[in-house]
Amino acid sequence: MPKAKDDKKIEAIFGATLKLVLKDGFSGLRMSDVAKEARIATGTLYIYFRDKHELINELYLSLKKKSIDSYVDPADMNLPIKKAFDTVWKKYFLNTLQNPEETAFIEQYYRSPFLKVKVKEEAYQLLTPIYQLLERGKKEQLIKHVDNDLLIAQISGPIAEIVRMHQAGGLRVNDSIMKDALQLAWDSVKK
Amino acid sequence: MPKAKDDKKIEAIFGATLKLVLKDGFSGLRMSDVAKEARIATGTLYIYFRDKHELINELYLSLKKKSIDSYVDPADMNLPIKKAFDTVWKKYFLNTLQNPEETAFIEQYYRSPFLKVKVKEEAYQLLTPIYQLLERGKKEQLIKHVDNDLLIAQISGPIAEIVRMHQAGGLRVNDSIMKDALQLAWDSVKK
DNA sequence: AATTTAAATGAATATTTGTTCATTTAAAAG
DNA sequence: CTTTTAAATGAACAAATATTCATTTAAATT
Repeated sequence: MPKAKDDKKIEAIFGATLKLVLKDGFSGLRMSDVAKEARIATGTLYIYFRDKHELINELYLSLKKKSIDSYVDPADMNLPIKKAFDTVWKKYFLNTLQNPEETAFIEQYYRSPFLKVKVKEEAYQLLTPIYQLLERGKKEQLIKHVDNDLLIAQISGPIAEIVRMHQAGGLRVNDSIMKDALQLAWDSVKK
Repeated sequence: MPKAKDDKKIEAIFGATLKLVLKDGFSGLRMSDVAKEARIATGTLYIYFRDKHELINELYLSLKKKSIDSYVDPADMNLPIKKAFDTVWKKYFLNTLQNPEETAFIEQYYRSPFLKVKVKEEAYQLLTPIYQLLERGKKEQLIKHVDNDLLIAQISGPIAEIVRMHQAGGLRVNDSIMKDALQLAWDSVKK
C-alpha cells in the first residue's frame, strides 16, 4: 500500500483557506497561497479537492455544520422557553464572536459565484430544531405570533452586526454589552 | 473642442458594475464584462476610472452617499422620538429593500481587498444625526440607556437579514411583515 | 529487500483577466 | 471646410493565477 491520504492535511487546507479569506477577502483567494499557507505543494491541493469550486463548497459545508452543532443542541430544546432562548442565544453569540473567520467566509460565500444552492439548502436543514422551539414559544404565549423568519432575522441580524462592529474595532464586546444585547433581543421577540 | 465626457456614461458604468456584482459576486467582477454591460469599449473604462480599484471605491462612495441621503433627513430629527424612529426606520427599510444591489455591493466591499479605510470613514461621518437622535431618545427616557452602536446594530441588523431572506426567496416582504418588523424593532430599543 | 501503489512535489503550462496603445471618430473652433 | 482635440475603440499585451504532469517519495505488502 502507498501512504494514505492525511485527514490532518484537509484540516490544514481548510484552515489556510479560512485564514486567507479573513485577511484578503474572497476575491483575493489564490490556490498557490492556500498551498503555501497549508505547507503543502500546489499540486497536492488537487489530490484532495478537484478544483477551487470544490474546495470552497466543501469548506462551507464543514464550517456550517460545525457552527450549527455548536449552538443547536437537541437537549436545550426541552428547557422552558426563556431558559432555552437564553441558552441558544448565548451559544450562538459566542460562536459568532469567537469564529469571525467562519462568519466572514459564509457571508461571502452567499454572494459568490461559487455558491451551490443544493449545498446551501443541505446546511439549512439542520436549523429545524430552532424553528420548532419558536413554534412552542408561540403556543405557550411567550413569543409574538409573527413569521418565524422575522423572529430569526431579529435574533441573528443584530448578532452579526455587533460582531462586525467588534471586528472593525468600533464596539468592544464584554459581558455587559452581551447582557444588554440579550435583553434587547428578548424584548424584541417576547409577547 | 473634442466631444465631451459623458455623465450618463459614468452612470452606465456604475450600473453595470452593480448589476454584475449582484449576479456573480465581487470575486467574479471583470472589467471587460463591465464594459460590455455598459455598452462601451474596455479601453473607455480607463478614461473614466484609473483602474479597477478606483472604479470600485468611487462606486462605493456614490452608493453610500445616495443611500444615507435617502434615510437621513435633518428635518426628521426634530420630530417626537417615536415618530422620528418610525420615519427613519421605514425609509431605511424601504431603501434597503429597493436597492439590494447597493447593499450587496457595500457588504462585499467591506470584506474586499479594495476597501480604503479613509473612504469608508468619510461615508460614516454622514450618520451623525442618527446618533444624535438616539441620544435625545435616552434623555427623554424613551430609549434604553445602552451603547449607541448596540442600538444601531439592533435596528439595522434585522433589516439587512430580512432583505437577504427576501432576496433569497425565503421570506416575502409585504406591508404586514413590515409592520411586524417595525414593532419588533421598537419593542427592542424602547425603555 | 524488492516491489507496488498512491501521495506529494513544484516547475511548466494554460487560461483568465487587468491594462495599454495605435488608430478612429466626433464635436467644436477658426 | 479644415483643423484641432479629446473621447472612443478593441485588438494586443502583460500579469496574475488555476491547473496539470513528469518525477520523486514513503508506506505497506510480498
